[in-house]
Amino acid sequence: MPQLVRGERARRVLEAIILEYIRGGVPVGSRAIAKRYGLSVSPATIRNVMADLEELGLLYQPHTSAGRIPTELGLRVYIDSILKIKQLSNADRERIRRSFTGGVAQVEGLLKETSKVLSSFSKQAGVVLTPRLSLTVFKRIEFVRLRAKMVMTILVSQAGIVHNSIFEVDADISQEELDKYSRYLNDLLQDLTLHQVKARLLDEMKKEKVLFDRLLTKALELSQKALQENIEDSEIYIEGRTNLLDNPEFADVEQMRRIFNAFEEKSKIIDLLDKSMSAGGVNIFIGSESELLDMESVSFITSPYTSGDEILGTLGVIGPTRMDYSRIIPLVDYTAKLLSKMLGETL
Amino acid sequence: MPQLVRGERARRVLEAIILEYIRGGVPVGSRAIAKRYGLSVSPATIRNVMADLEELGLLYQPHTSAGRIPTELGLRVYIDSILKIKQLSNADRERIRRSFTGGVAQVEGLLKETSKVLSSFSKQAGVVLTPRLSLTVFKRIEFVRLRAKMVMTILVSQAGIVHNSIFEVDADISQEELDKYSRYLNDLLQDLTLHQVKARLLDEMKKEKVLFDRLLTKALELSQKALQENIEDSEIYIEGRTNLLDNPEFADVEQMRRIFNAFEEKSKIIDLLDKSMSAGGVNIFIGSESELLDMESVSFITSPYTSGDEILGTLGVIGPTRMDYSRIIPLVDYTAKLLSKMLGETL
DNA sequence: TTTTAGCACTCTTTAGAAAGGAGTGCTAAT
DNA sequence: ATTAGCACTCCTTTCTAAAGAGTGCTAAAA
Repeated sequence: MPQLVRGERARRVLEAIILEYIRGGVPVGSRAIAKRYGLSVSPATIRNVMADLEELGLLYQPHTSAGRIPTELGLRVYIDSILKIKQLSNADRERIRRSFTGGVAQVEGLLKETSKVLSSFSKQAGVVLTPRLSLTVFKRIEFVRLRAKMVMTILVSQAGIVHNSIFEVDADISQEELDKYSRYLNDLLQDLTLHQVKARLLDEMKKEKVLFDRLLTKALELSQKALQENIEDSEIYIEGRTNLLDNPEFADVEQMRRIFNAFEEKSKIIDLLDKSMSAGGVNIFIGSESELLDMESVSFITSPYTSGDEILGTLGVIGPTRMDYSRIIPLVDYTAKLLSKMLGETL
Repeated sequence: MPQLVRGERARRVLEAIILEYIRGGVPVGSRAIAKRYGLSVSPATIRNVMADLEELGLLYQPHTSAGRIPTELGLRVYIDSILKIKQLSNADRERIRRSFTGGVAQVEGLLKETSKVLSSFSKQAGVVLTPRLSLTVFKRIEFVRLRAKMVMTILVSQAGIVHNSIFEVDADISQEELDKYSRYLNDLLQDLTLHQVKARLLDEMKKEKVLFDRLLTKALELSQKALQENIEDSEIYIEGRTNLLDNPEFADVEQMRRIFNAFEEKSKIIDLLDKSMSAGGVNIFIGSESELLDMESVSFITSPYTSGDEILGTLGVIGPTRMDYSRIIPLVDYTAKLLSKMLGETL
């Protein structure tokens, strides 16, 4: 929509209002714009421009004698066709890199830390969607006999993600026998994605030689069970929730409750992050665009992260619609790349 | 302190005030007590008793013309020597039991679900402290070669708790060799607590035969590393945070922010739960008793849970000091026992 | 034709005053 | 020892008035 806002001046005014609004969080008036931004026109002129912008649906006036605040559409236009996204400075990158303490020796811990980094640099809430197991590459399976008839299955993926589940089985199985199962399966399933693994197991079970081999049947059954369990599910790590409390627009308790409820339910946020996983690069959802009903005034800035070639999950920042996009977009972008690198190399 | 409150009537009045305060959350006056509780005395008499109780430090008057609210000491006396804790009814137990969906096949998931159950039945926040690894009994160790020089260690405890960590090693080690390590270690360490495992490894490394066996040395080193990592740490699962928002005393944003900050930091809450782990049975921390500074007006009701003979962790409810102790104490007690049973039997 | 100064007008925010209410403490009578 | 009665205190609510911010419009200036 490059032509939606005609005229250089209109664009400058829109930008000025948004910047000012992001800074202060209160409706901004014509005087402030005329004074603080070098437009060298009078407030009256600004007011005329503002009236035009309001007619276009880009600005909104809480009441007759108030200044303007940008609408969601206004922010969208600003982000799409006015804001030019700068790269993060080297100093900033360095600081982000260093804020990973590096002592983390688990994928889970690394993701949690990433979420913390996002929140502390954005001063908003950071969020990381954990990899969906089904997308990861199979590395290893182990069975452990916990006690009579209770067996634990442990799945390890290429990227170092571990998943375990516990089952009751009909008849007791010795640890020695379980070890045989896992040796057989580890050979069979090498280098497949878990998605493919699932299919492979089904195929395998149909084969004749398997039908007559109790051992193999048992092994396949067990691993099937393990895979049925939530390999399609993801978790999210949300850090820095309380940062949101510092935003004046959430001072009112009712607003707050809604947001924190969404944080507790998680499923809606997971869906949103999930959706933005396939679309590459940085995604921005402004207010009601996220379709998390009753969550207008909240924006998401997200980006997928990868390990090697596979897209694993999404990370991002959750904040008020009036957050500092120009700072946070590059932050999210860089953090996603950094995490991808760490997952690919270090782990 | 059974004699602190002399006289049956004084005790009855204290109880009435506390019950009324728990219900309404506002200071309670003499009239309300005289009317609603069958004390068959006039408000004036009640007022005299109230004045006495205030002198004892059990009640407190926000301002001259307000009713009384109980002090922390008042609540303490009530809980210790007035409240008689009823068992949960069979119907309630049944409902709690049934609210575990049962589909959970992981310890982690079970604990999280327990936290949810606690929160939903108490209408406050539920919390579960995860087992400290060092207290659990060793069951199995596995090594997985993720890629050149990167090795993952997986520890499994008797109760079904899994812990993994990833290391870089000096020289590449083949999976076959790693398997040898784990076979050796699994034999060596059977049935020790991880605490003992640590000591055992040190002992073992000093033995002569080990010194000259590169394989064993390597194995011991690796497992050492795995054990150094946070086996003393715990996590907590807090669910139902937003329930706290419904309590009128937290309506003010500043209060709220403090509590949610504590939820984010976690360390203080972990310390508190940790402390109450050793003391058996239900523990109650009223307001500043918890020594979580700046958290007056918040109470904790906790109880340890076990698996077999070992105490694993603590669970509990976090709510305002004026929560319904008579309902929540038995709830926490029963839930702890139920979880212990599930951890001992089902898993 | 575009820009600007001027001004009346609208609506919100803040402060203060007044009224109402809840609950007490005390005194004197039961 | 208990209770009715009453003056008193302090909070809460409501109302009004004043102040302030910012607009839209008109008419003059560029």
